[in-house]
Amino acid sequence: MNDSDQSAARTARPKRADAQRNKKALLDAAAAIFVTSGVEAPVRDISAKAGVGTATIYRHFPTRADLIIAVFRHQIEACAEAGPALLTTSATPHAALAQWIDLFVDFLVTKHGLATVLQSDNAGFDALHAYFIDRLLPVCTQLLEAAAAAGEIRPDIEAYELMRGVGNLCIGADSDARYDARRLVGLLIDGLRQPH
Amino acid sequence: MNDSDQSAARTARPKRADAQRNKKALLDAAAAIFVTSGVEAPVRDISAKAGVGTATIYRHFPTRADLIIAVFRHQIEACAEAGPALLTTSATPHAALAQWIDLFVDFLVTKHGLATVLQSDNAGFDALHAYFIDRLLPVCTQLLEAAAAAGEIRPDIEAYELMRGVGNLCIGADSDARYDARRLVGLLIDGLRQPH
DNA sequence: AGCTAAGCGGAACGACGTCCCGATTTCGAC
DNA sequence: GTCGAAATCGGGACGTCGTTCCGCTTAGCT
Repeated sequence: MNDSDQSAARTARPKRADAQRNKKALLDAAAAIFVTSGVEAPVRDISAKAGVGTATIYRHFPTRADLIIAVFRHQIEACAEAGPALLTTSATPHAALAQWIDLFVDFLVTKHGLATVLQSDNAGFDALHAYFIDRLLPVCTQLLEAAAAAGEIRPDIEAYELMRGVGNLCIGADSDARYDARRLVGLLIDGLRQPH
Repeated sequence: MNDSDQSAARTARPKRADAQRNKKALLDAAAAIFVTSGVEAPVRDISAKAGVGTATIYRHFPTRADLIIAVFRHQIEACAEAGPALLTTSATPHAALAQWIDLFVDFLVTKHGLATVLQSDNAGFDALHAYFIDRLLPVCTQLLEAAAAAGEIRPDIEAYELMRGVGNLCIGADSDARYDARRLVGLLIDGLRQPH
């Protein structure tokens, strides 16, 4: 409902009303199903809940990644925007980094199965991977560089590697009471500190 | 070839010769396929390579976990036995822990897809999870307790959580040149150090 | 050699992702 | 209002995979 329906309308004919309705129904259905059954729920479940045929889901969201991105876009954007903000409000860059990573972890662990799918080398999820990288990697890089410039952390760690590691640590964090991803991520961020 | 064929022979009739042959063929085929296609390779690929029917694989290995365990049992045992040994040969318990974790990581990252499947909450892999816990958790606990007793690390970390975290960090470590699981695991072990 | 049951192979089934195609609906033009 | 082209739809069809079933084969004992 943001770019494709408005900016595209200037160059091409707008989508038909029923198509827009179906797209929204699919987004709502997917959001609901994702909460109960995780992001890997069968396509048929989602299309059934939305009251449309299975092909309709592919028409609006060619890959499952597109659907997942559409459902979570707002939250990912919020996370991206929180990065620079934290840098100005926190006592030190390392504190800002830690808080931002916390936000990221919170997002991942509350979305059933999202962390799993994010690391999957399944080709169908390439777009999801790419979107996260596009949107969050620059933010993480900025925080990391600020902390490195302040001499708080060792400078030899790449943002990509850190984010991937954090994402990995979040896998299965729901569904296992004995495993607290937040604590391990905290350890990892601690380990980042410059030994001085 | 270890217990089920000998100790079981005392109480029950030994397996037929062709059954033993097929079991070995399946193990060899699985080992080969796991290297090329990962541990999640289709059942049919494995049975085809072994020259047997698909049902035969289920007869010998009721779940995929059983097959994976059988293929890697020797290496897992070796890893388990290395723990106490490292404790006596290393300078400090923390060094022993770090070296042992290194062995564990090496094992995981060189077995295509094993780390992924190890964390999967898929019911079919319960036995694999259980086997790792059974065999390696006590070893890790011993190392962790020795390091904690020496005051080298914070005492509030569970072996289960650590192993799970390390396993998670190893996911997808092959197939991504920009991601070095070893380095992140090293960071995590560093973060474990007691702040003194 | 003959018997018996352990063991076998591959067809069959269900779940799933994906694609195709005839039917339906929308909406601008008149 | 109504009409027709184009957009869109629905659900059935197909391929893949895990798993199970069942009639046949064969090892191993007598």
